[in-house]
Amino acid sequence: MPAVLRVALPLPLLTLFDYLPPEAGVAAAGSRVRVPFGRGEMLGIVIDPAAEATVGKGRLKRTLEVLDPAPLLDAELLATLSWAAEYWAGAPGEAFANALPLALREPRALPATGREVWAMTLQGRSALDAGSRKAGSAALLTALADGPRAADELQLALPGWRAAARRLAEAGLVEKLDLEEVALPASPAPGPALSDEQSQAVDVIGAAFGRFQPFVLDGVTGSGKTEVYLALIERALAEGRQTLLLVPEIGLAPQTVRRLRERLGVAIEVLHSNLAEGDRARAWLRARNGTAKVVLGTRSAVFTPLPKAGLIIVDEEHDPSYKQQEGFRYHARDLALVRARAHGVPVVLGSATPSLESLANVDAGRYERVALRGRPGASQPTQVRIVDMRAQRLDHGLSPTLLAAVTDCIGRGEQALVFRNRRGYAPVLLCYDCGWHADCPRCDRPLTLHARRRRLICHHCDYTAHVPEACPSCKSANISPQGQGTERLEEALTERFPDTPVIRVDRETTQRRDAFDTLLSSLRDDKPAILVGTQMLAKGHDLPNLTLVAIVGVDEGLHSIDFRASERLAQLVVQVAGRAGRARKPGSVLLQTHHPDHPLLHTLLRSGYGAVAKELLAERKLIQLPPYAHQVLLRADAHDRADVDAFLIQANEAIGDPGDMRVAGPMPAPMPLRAGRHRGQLLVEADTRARLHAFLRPWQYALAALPTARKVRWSLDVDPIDLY
DNA sequence: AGCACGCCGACT
DNA sequence: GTCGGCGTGCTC
Repeated sequence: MPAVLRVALPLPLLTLFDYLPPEAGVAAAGSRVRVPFGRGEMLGIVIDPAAEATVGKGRLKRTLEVLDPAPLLDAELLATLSWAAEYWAGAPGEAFANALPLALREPRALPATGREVWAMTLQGRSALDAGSRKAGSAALLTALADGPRAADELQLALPGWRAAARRLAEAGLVEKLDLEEVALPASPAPGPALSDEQSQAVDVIGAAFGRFQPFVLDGVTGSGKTEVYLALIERALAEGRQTLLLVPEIGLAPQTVRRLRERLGVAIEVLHSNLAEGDRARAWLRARNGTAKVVLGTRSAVFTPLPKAGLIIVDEEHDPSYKQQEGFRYHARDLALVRARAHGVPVVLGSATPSLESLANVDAGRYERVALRGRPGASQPTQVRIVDMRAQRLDHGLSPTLLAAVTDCIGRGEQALVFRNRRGYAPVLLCYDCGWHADCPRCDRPLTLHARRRRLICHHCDYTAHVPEACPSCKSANISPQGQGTERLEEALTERFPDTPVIRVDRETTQRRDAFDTLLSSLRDDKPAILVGTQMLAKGHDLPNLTLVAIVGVDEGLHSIDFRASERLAQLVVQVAGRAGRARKPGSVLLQTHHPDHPLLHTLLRSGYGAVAKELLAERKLIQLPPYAHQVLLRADAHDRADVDAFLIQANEAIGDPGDMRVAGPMPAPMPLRAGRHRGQLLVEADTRARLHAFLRPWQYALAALPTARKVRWSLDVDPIDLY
């Protein structure tokens, strides 16, 4: 049997493909190769450069070209990706494709990794000295006076600088360069002195440099986790080592990047979904060749090569956006752990509200907990009060107590935040005469009324309808919106507080790129204002003059069927409450609810998140749920309900005797109809990870072979975090 | 996934 | 008599 290249191709197939070695060039494990596939061509990653062919010689085709003489993926990434594909029951080729920036999945040689840098010419210097240029041009010349600066740094410091750069370049005053490493003009800005607690945290984690050790950095909001990260990154830099810093999707504000750049005095590579693909690829390659010392990014940045890894940090580690929810369903936090172990470096999981998974790992002695309890600079602890809605007359869902608190707050010249996790005007449009309500025909769920856009919109599938004049069922004109969304609260508050700006922050008002930042920076001048918004407001963003947080309508989370709803609710309340009183002024939080006696709220308010987490963990242990059990969820959807049912019944039969595993279903998904497709699922649970994984692959092959599998869309979700 | 091959209905 | 529907099988 001839030696062949075993190649992973970007297909949702569990198989790898064998190819004869190329006519020219030598491929190594981790190299990209161009290969014939079917009647076309594809780009693949060499997994094994000297494998024994598994198919007959007649079927083997020859590798067309080796694109990377030196491997693009190093041994660590290759091993980690193979492990990840196995763990999350993914197709190996898809796992590998996920790890590469899009631009590197094209059959082209690697782009140069230099950065776009702008420098001032001699004439530019004279022009600056002469003061002959004005406005934007003068600002750009001033910015370049101390030396060349990278384009992305200029973008942060001088938005709109490109127009000036073009003008000045034409006049020969500035020039564009391509540099491998950029010396930064300013020396790093010193940060505030660390508190005793912070420096202790830095010492404890710093002592683990050079070996694998997970830490849970459990720091209340405002305790200064970021300062601890910065001090640790400085240490890693001093040792010439790379740091990978992961943040949740929404946390990556330009504000964060600017702070890191100013403080660390090295180029920060930023990897996020809005980045142009070419830039993304270059940043990735700079990490691979070791010139990038600090890599900051969202979920997919966990695949960045780190040849000189020193430290990995996962900020807000409880955040669900770390789990990919389609295709290859990996969890970036868990992958960060695996990579830290492979590199023998510490990994820091930071959060004010750590996930129950991580806390269970602390209990089991696998992770070390480092707590930050103080709030440097905050004079008083935040006061939290429950407002019983049942006893009060509501004005558009807002209680007199809440309105009085807002009045006081803006009267003191401070800012208030009204949090409601529902966008739109009202979640239901109801006929008072016959009980009809507007439903999405494709999802069987109520449509949300968007008053300003005069539309009914489905938040699950974006189906849109006109608002009827009269009830379509009984012709009554007595139809009216039920419940409140952020749009309605904005309207009610604007009417009530006509002299105070009311700023709404939700997906609708932040669609434009940078809109979120613009809205928030309008609040940074500390004038009184009322902020109304959703989830988006729950994290990041210091607003020093924000002293009141009013949480409206989180009651849905108290009675959800999803066993994770309680954990989510507690995290959300703590995160939102943490927006209040971050600076010297004391903050207060109002929690408006119909269930003032709910045990979860009581524990949370009386004893804090830690106590809630402890209770929830005890509960999970008792009824054998994650993290004390391990789950895989088989989802299926199709146009016809019958196809889904038939497939899931066969899938269930394919399990055979589940032995000590538990099987729930087949059952309808919590949303049995979505965007016109019927959905069902089957949940398999085992007490140990090994047990689950021993079962998983054979089952997956069996599922793929089922005749009914072709009539449905199906997927396996290992360690699902959402059951819908 | 993408693409071929293959066997049954309404059309120039 | 053909164009095209999507069921089935394969891709090294």
